[in-house]
Amino acid sequence: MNYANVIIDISHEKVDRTFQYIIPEELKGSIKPGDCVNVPFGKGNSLRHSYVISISDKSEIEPERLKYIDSLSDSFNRIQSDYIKLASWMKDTYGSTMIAALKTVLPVKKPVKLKEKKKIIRKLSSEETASLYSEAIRKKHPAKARLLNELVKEEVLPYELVTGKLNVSSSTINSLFKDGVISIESESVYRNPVVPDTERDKAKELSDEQRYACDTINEKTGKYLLHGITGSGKTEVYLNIIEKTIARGQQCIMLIPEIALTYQTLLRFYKRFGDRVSVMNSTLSAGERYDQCLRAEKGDIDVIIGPRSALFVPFPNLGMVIIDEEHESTYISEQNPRYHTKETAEELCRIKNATLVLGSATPSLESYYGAKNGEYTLLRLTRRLTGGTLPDAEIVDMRNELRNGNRSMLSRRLSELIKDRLDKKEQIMLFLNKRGYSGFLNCRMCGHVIKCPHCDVSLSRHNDGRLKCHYCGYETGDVKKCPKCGSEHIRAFRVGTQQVEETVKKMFPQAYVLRMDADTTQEKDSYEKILSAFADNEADILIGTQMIVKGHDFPNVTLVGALAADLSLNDSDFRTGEKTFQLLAQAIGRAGRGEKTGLAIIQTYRPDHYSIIDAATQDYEAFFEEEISYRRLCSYPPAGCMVHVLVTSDDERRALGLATALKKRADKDVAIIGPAPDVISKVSDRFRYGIYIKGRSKESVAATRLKMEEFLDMAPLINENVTFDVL
DNA sequence: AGCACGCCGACT
DNA sequence: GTCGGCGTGCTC
Repeated sequence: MNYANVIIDISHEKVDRTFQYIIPEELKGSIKPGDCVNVPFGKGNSLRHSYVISISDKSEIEPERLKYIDSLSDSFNRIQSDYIKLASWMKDTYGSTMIAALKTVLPVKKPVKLKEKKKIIRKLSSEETASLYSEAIRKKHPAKARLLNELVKEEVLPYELVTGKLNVSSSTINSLFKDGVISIESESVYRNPVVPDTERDKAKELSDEQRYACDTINEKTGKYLLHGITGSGKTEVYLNIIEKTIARGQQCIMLIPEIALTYQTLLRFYKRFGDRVSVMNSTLSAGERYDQCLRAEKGDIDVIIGPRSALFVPFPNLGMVIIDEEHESTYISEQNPRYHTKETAEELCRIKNATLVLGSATPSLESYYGAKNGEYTLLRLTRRLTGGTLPDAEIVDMRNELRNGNRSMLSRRLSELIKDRLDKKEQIMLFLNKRGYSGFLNCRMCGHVIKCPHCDVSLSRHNDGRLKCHYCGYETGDVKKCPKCGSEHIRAFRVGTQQVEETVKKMFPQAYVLRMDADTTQEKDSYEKILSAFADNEADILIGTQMIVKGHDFPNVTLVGALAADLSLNDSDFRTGEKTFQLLAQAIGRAGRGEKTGLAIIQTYRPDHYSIIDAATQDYEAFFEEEISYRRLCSYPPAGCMVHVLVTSDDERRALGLATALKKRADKDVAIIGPAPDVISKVSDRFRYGIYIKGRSKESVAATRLKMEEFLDMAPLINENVTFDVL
């Protein structure tokens, strides 16, 4: 361990890579990733701040060219240093490269230009500049001329425009500066995000349960799981504990799934904290995100609300991270490194000695398991604030419907209730437990399904009549004839929200129906528009997929129907029971949020499955016990640890071959499942084979993964690609 | 970013 | 020829 890889002062794209330095004898052993060191850099060997990214014992270039680290610098930007430590942890945990980890953790270093927005200001009159311009032309000084020409027209030019678009180098600018033609000024300008001008809310009176939860969390830093049923007032608890954290002079990160990041939610925070709170969301431009980070770093804000990436907003004195709806799968990153927000937040809180609060009505098995093991302090909110009880839920066995000759998607019981609610002018939500992709094309004669020629997925027909592949973007015109048997009986197979909509409209022509799915929410804001239209009683029935059961409150909804409740049970992964339970519990929770009691109807072909029964009775505890014993039996997480290894290649034999070779690298204390073709066996002409590493402990699985990675470093790969996914 | 190197037109 | 601006490329 003689060498340190460092990044010179996080700023410029051209030096945005690691440089290697020799660790001097007296610093050996005391230098770790995340440390700040001073190093001699460039021709002049001027000392520069830099961050240690990693330590290694072999030099990457000729050792003669290496310089020595000058010294440790302890006072330098500790904020970023903490995030480099976090990146280093992510690299080890999720097996990404350090650079990829750094990029996620220091999300916006690109528009550094905005930091100190430098401007070039003309000191002379327009006429004088014009004459200097002609002189520059005469002297054949094109760079100077380009700049002067612009300066004749504009008195002030942004620095990056000059160095970028006009391609004028700093030496040219400097000489003009020395001649007194221009001055260079930098001002820090950043836009404030939209903070609505609303009255401030005062803290609400807390219920006993809320009071207890707040007091416990406020008492000492730690890890908490807030298990609160829908409508039990988790947000009020968040507001309270954030307030207390701010009062201690610390800042908070509030994570919310992107889909729940609605104006309605934000308003509650604005009303409480005014302009001390800010939002991060995906619609912000890179510059705006950067501004948010800068404001956080400078101490201009105390709370940031946003999706998972908001976890990396660099606060000077972070006191608390809250993860709302912690069970949501969107908290797992889809890009490399595929980090789990919860685990990463845990590590960040450990580094920063901050409190972590997870909140959910249906906690993930992992978190609840952690709470049972004493890793988390469990806090419960068991009562609805409106006083109303949880809605009743009835399970309808759809097999009976079929036996009784009802082939419709709606059971007789549900139809009756819909009619009743329509008469009472109450609202209804119909939830279809299935992604709403408009149908794939299917031949009625031979059963052939039209698939993407490059991927192992069916093409779906869009409203414009074109067939598209959701994986690679392949597009083709409509197919009229079956390519296999030539039959013209080819139809779009629709088991989606559209079909439900048609059925409902036919049965209840008097009802006003809204549909929300991937098709109807294509344009921006349509999502909010549909929901607020429904909230304003502009429709009687809202039909949709998962998206309708998250977040929004509809006080006038007294009936929720869950159609095809068990569809998600058929997925081929070990979390389907958990997903189904969570979705149903959420859907049921949508009913009766106002004064009127709600009722939920669960239609299913598997009325005896515990996920469905326990969701109907809203019995989380019972569900947890059943599910955890199943996970224990099979050593699935959280009872065991599992990593999915995906091998892709454009040559199927090589993909399988590499997967098999990887399997042989496994330690004895882990089990390997596979290799087998992935659920989607081909995407963009690349074949996909997967294996699972399953073990009792994280360490044993990580050890095997490391062996596989070492093997891959050595293996002569052609264009095979391997990704590791911690499940 | 900053610095050196090498190119090319301008001028003694 | 030489002087000096200007683009280019490199920095462990």
